[in-house]
Amino acid sequence: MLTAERHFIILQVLKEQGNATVHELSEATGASISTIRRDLVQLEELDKLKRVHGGATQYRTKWTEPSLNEKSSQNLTEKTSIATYAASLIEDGDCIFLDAGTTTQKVAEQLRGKNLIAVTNGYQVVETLLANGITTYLIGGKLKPNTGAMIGGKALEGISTYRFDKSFIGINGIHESFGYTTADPEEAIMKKTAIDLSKESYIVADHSKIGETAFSKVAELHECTIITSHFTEPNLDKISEQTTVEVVKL
Amino acid sequence: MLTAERHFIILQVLKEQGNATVHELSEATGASISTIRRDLVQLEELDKLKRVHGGATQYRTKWTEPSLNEKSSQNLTEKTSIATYAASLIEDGDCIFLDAGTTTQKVAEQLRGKNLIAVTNGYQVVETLLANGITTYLIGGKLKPNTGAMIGGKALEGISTYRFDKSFIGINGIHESFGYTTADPEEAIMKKTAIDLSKESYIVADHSKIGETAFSKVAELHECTIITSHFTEPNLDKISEQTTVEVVKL
DNA sequence: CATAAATCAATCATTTTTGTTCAAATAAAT
DNA sequence: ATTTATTTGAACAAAAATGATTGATTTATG
Repeated sequence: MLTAERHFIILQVLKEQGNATVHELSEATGASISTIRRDLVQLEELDKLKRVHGGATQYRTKWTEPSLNEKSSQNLTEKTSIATYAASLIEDGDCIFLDAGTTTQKVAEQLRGKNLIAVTNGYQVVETLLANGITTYLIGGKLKPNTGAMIGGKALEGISTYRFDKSFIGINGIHESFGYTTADPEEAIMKKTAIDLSKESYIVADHSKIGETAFSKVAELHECTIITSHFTEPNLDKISEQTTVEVVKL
Repeated sequence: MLTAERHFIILQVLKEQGNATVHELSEATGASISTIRRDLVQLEELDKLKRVHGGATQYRTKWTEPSLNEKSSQNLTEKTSIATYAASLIEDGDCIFLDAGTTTQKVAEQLRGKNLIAVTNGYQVVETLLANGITTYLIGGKLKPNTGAMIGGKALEGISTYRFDKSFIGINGIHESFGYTTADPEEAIMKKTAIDLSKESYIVADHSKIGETAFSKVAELHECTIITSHFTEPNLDKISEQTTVEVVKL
């Protein structure tokens, strides 16, 4: 195992959980406690993390901070599974839109080596895309501080100059009669626009979003294909009558 | 097996997985460890990869890990001084443009609590701006992978919809007869446009840039005010005949 | 506050990787 | 065919990284 690889894993774990014990990291990397400790010292030198008694935590900016929901590894594997399936849909030469959000960021992680053009309005997604060597376009506009998403008139104007083969949209609620909904009206408009500009649109959402509703309507169910997991959700039947639902295994 | 062929395979593997051990590469190419090692040395000379203990990694980690560069940089205090002075020029309610780059990022760090609107084409600068609670607009466009700067037609279009009170531009060369120059022609156009859109433009550059020239012309000396340090630079006299030069103390 | 448990920094022996040298193998030139 | 470069693989000592151990330090618990 390469040192750089270990460092990457450590930072990855930290990004996902927010903090980690030396033992956890030792197990995750297969390296000894001593080595992990040395790694943590090095990474702290580089301001990549903060060392605490027993392990390390990440310096978190507002939107990096994982919610309680995201911290559970159950949820994490679910998102990864969904993202892996979503990425498998992308073909060579595709021009795709990746919405801002943690699930779509997971999709970006799965794109390494693929030949495609990605457009995103999510500031965090950019980092992942570039790190994986993807040709990346960012939509301009006003930045929403807490989520790092581009919103507002400029952003709408910006996205309208593109056309997409496929778009991958994150969402807060999927409801049989209210359709797709999200919290912020400005973000809702962006999502809706992206869907309209795409040949095919996919909603990537973990099972907790099914049956929920949020403040702002984005689109009707039939406008997108849903990629999710857990088909035991009671409401999924009525939803799958209205649109295609791809259920991935965990 | 041809040498060029091996090099291609090595870079291919690196592109796919981001890093590789010497053993992996030996296996992938069929060549011996010694040969791989020699290959890696050569490829590193050409800036095609970064050699690490045990193997090699991609070279694009450069801007993903700015903390590494900044820490090792001797010009750190110089840049901070320059940035502090630059930030002091900004008044309440100003609308400013911050170029992509490490020095301008330092400027962003000095803006905490100020009441202003910031526009930037630098992806890394965004994080700093948001962390300091600044209303931030990002210009859209294609992302240049190694610097994280927005370039291209879309970016030009994007920046042209703004007007700035002050702009702060990073630069590679300041020369008495060649003016301001930078490496990438696309970035040069962006900088020039920003300058044209601003009431006042400031070049923020440490002393190492004075007397240097790079590939692409950005603007004439008189178009901007220079903020730098070390007025002992021999070429500074002739430069200061043509434009205002603010020399900050360290 | 005192004790026990856990974690830490420092050190050392071991393993792995590296740079270098040298001879064999291969390619190019006469 | 013979000589001359160039490349390759192997050998080996020096350097770096690793894992285990120890005593000191910190944190938790009664």
